[in-house]
Amino acid sequence: MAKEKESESKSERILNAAEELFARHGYDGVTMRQIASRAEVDVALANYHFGKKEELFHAVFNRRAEILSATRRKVLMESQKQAGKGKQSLEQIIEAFLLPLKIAQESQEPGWRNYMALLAYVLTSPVWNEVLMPTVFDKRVEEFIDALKSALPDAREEDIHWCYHYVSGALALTLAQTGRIDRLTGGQCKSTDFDTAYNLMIPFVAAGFREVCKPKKKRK
Amino acid sequence: MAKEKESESKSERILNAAEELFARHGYDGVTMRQIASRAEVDVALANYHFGKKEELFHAVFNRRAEILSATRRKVLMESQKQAGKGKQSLEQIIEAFLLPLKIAQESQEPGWRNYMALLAYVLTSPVWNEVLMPTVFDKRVEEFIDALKSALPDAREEDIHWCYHYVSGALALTLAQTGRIDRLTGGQCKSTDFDTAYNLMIPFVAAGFREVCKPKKKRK
DNA sequence: CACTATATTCAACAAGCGTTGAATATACAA
DNA sequence: TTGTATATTCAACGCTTGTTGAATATAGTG
Repeated sequence: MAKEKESESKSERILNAAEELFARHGYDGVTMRQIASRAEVDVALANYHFGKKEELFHAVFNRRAEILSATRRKVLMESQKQAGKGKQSLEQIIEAFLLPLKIAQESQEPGWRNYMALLAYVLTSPVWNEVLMPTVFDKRVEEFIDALKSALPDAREEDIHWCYHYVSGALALTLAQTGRIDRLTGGQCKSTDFDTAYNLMIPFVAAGFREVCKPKKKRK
Repeated sequence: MAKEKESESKSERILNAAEELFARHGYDGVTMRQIASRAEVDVALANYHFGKKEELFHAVFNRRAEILSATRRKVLMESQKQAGKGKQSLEQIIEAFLLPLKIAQESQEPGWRNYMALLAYVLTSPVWNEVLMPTVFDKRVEEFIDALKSALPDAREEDIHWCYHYVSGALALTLAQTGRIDRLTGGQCKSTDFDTAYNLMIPFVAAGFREVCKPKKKRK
């Protein structure tokens, strides 16, 4: 047993164990000893490599955040190039934003699955959202909002932001993999089925954007 | 000072303090001593009234869950009556589902605001969702899914469930009041502005439902 | 008043927490 | 080999945690 564990360095094992546990139980629901135990490592080693518990949490979050952010940037750029002079379609922009779902679906690594749930935790936490989201993700969000403005030139800026907020929420609950949709449908739909979640979410939110951001008659 | 505190019983103060703290920091991020301190009450009193910490958490969650669930049932029923023989509109059904936003907006009580964030926490937590959501809320959800089926008779059941999932996510992030939309818009949009969140969300998700659930040509 | 049930306080328990400094093992260069 | 930096273990620290049982206060009843 523990074949795969051998192929990873101990510090990687710590990050992976922490990722899995933080994703499920949140920052305060996990102890350093639980992390060390799951990583099959001494308790003091996590402190040695990453410093305090909070710094370990940052390290876990940032590790894949930077990968994700860089990929998002690349995908949006390519989509813009591909569209050439013509406007990008709403669907193309949204596809790029929903990239986390595609990454989690295509990579078989359970690490990415765990990270998706961790991302959902940070997104929905009043405490951690403020601390962790701005540093890495805010620039990408601005780029996406700009792309949306170009695709919806007549829209009010606030409407776009609120729609973006709804998309972000739908995405977050999907990433969280709470298993609720499985329970409600008796297993017919699966929380882990990012593929379907992705394919249906694109037309859903595209239609929402078009409805809310369409030119209005009057608004008092 | 502490004028209002006097008008509440100590056990109410404990529930309110726990509600506020659990909503912001999660179950594990709050200690019994913090709750007691905020409620201006002895540490042992919370145990005396509510039992173990986990039982206190359940008490906090269930207190308003039952009110909310009952109101939801009533609103949906009335909306069905009002529609009479004709089908309910999608918008009417969604309005009823988004009731938590209206309650939080109309009641000035900060307690309801805190509870909204607690609800978001439970909705997005893989651990608590399974424990707390089924007992009170599942029956209401089934009723709503049924209403949606009537309004969208040609839709595939799975599509409806996935769309419901997106709505649930958008709602959850709104309830969470993370302050992210405030930061992204420089204060132009406000997390606490449930009124706008509600008014824009209805057309947004109604359009999404119609798009995803419209009769398809073919699907391989 | 006395009696009783409920409410509240107090002090303390054992267990678990994050973190650290010193001791030891390992890897690699000279 | 010896020397040195890095990696890992060990034992322990002071502190906080949830919870409890006994002591005390309060309220209501006869």
